[in-house]
Parts: sequence; structure tokens; C-alpha cells
Amino acid sequence: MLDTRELFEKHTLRCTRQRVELYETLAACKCHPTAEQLHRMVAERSPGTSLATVYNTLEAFTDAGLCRKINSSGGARYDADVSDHLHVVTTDGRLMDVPPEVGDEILRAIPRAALDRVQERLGIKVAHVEVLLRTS
Amino acid sequence: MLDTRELFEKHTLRCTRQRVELYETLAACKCHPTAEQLHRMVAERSPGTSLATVYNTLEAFTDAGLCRKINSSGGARYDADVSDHLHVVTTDGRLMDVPPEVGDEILRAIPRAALDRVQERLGIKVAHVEVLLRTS
DNA sequence: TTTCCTGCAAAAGCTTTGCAAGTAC
DNA sequence: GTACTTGCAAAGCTTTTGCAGGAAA
Repeated sequence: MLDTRELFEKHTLRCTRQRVELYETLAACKCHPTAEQLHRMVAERSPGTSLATVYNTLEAFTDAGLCRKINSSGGARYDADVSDHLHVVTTDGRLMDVPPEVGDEILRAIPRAALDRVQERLGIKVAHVEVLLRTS
Repeated sequence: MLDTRELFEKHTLRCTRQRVELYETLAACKCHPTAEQLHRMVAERSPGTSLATVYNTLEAFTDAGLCRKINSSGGARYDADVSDHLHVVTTDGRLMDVPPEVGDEILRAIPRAALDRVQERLGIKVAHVEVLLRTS
């Protein structure tokens, strides 16, 4: 298990107090927080961390592949779990993970051959499949 | 094939010039436009339609199930095609449909039983499965 | 010592809202 | 006639940016 500093080194991200705090807060959180929520959470332990830094840092993390940005109405949400997994959005705006045992079954069912055909037909390279279940 | 007025009646939406124009513009468009883009397109034929009305109307359409809202960075996009189909987002921000022949194969592969298990485990009712392919 | 990061405040999007006038039913 | 819709402008969000000082490598 890499510690946070090593993780940053591996991705050539400078290791600052704010980044460590932010990453560990996000990683410890199962709730897919918004930037605003993360800012509040981090502010408790690390007063003075600015919201601009939270946004900049989350972008750096996302670009580096250390977290995932999930677009949703009312502000993007972030997830430090970058493994393939599914999300559920409820009508009242909650966002949660699909339990991995069930999610994996769905992901494994997606035929590789079909994805290959999409790539060929559209002339693109599919890097990631995102699945969102919506409640009514 | 229902005409636009009948479609609105079926969904108890009042039939106004702006709504008809907007719906037909969106339906004729394969490009998943933003509210801003739709506003520009509509403004050519129907000068004076306000951006606020575009937003309000798109929300009414979405609530009624006449179109779908796709959250993405840089503003939501709208799609009058409400049938089950997949989207691709490229890194440069383009959003397009996966060709239906291939998309259907992927959707059909999703095991009903797994979705049932998600519902049971999370105590929710899954109304819609949204699949987004991302390029790297 | 160089380069990048941070905080602050201001600006820049995107989206919603209040209200008066207008329109569908 | 009643209830809903529209346009306008203003306000409310979320997110980005410029810049000066500070910290990492």
C-alpha cells in the first residue's frame, strides 16, 4: 500500500500539505463529495485552505488519474476510487456506489467485441466505460 | 407519428410557439446541443425567444420525458432521442451517439437479474441505465 | 534557485428567479 | 377568466483566473 507522498511522486505531483489533506479526506470519504463539501471537510483540519486550491487540486488529481470527476446537476462530484464501478443517482440527487459484487457482474457482461466495434466505427479509443443507474 | 402539438397534449404541456420551435429544433439536431446553442439555433427562426425560456422549457421537456438532459463539463446537453442508447464523450468535449446496432448489443448484455439485485440491495427502483464511453 | 502551488479576490460561465405583460385553454 | 408561459434583468450558483507571496524539489 502506497502512502500519499509516494502516490504523488509516482504521478509527478508536488507534495503539499493541502494536497495530502485533500487526497486523504477524499479517499476516506464514501460519499462522492462536491468541491464545496470537500472544502468544508478539509477546512476543519486544515484551516485556510482556499476553495480555489480545492478546485485546482481536484483537477490535477483527475488529470493524473488519482480521482474521478462525476458530472451531475448541482456541481461535479469526486471519487477517489478509480477502479471500475457503477454509480446510482437518485431523483433527490444522492449519488452512491453500486455494490461491487453486483457492479462487476454488469461490467463483465459488456462484450469486448462490441466495444471494439464502437472504436472502429467511430474512429476513437474507448478508455473507460461509465455506467449510471437512475431512479425514477 | 405524432405531430408536436399532439405530443405536447399527451404530456399536458401547453403548446406555445417557442416550445414547438424549440422541440422541433432539438429533435432535428443530432448534435446534443447545450441550452446556449439551442438558443442560438432557435433565435434564427424565432427572434426574441429568451434564454430563460429555453432553460425553463428544456426543464419542462425533461420532466415530461420528452428529452434527456446529459450532464457534462461545460454545461448540460440535451437530446430529444429518449430511447435507450449509449453516448461517447471525447477528451476534447464532443458528445456523440454510439451507433444503435452496437449500442443495443451492449444494453442487451446487461443482465436483468443483476439490476434486480441492485434494486433489492439498495432499496431503490432503477428506471434507466445510462452508459457513457470515454476516450482517453 | 527555479518552478510550481497557494490564497485572495475578482471575473467568468451556467442556470434560476421575480415580476409584469401576454397567451393557451 | 384563470392559470400558465414569456421576456427581461437581476441574482445565484459553480468554476476559473490573475497575481503576489510562499513552498517544494
